[in-house]
Amino acid sequence: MGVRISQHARSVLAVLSEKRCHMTAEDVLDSLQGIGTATVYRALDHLTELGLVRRLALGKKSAVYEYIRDQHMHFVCSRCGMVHDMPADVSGMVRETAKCCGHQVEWSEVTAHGICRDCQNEEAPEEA
Amino acid sequence: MGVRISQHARSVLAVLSEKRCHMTAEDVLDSLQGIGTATVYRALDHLTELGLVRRLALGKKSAVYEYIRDQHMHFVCSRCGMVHDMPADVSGMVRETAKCCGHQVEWSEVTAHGICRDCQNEEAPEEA
DNA sequence: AAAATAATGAAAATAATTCTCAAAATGATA
DNA sequence: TATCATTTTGAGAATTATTTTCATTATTTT
Repeated sequence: MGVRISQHARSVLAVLSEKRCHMTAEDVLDSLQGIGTATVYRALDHLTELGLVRRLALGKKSAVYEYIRDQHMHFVCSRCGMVHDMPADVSGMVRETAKCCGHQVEWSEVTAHGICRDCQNEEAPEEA
Repeated sequence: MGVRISQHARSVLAVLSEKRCHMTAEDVLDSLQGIGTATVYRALDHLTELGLVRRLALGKKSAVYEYIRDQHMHFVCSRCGMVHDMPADVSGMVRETAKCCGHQVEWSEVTAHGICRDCQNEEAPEEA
């Protein structure tokens, strides 16, 4: 049988997959013409349930979604708000820790907050 | 001079500190009588800025706050929604990874999602 | 005590997300 | 293909969490 994914949901998936970045529902909506708000939210929900997309809680007002590719952590700049990916995989370590507590991990997310490289450079433009 | 913390903000801090758990603004509101909604939000903001409290993004609709104590990660059950603390400190590792990317970490959070111990036990009540 | 400053609460305003429901699209059946 | 059933859609209403406004009250300073 397999799972059915509607045309619009496929478009949403395509956008997330192509842009290779973190997008809010609104970002997706802006990238697709002629598709309703509710449909985008429904598609994102559906894709998340299917495990094709991940809904991240990065501490922003709105949720952000990303196409599931490799494992990485996120860095959110407290100054400019940019989100950067950082290559590193702690999922094994997290899974182990959880196992010790008796919990079974499906997926995990690591988010670091601080000042990103660009903002640091702006702070100290050039030294004397 | 020092920093000024209002009476109400101190009450909010006390609740978070005493309950030793993750609370939404509404939870805090319910724990304190005769204090307005806006005041609680303002207190939580203020305490967060002062670094006494942390605003966590656990993927729930509302933000949750916790009194900053030791370093630990969070486990959010996808079934019952309970949040469990797990002792483990990956902050050094996260800081190093970020440094390699040029970013400066202020704090980091690790959240695991899956089925918690209690829900697993409910699934398999007792074996034959 | 008078003046200046900061904190408060009630209610309105915002913003993100979800819900409702009738219409359109799709798929299955005869 | 015509018919019936199921799913998906979008417009807008409804919800929910959070923020803002603003007049009042409390606190500190002078």
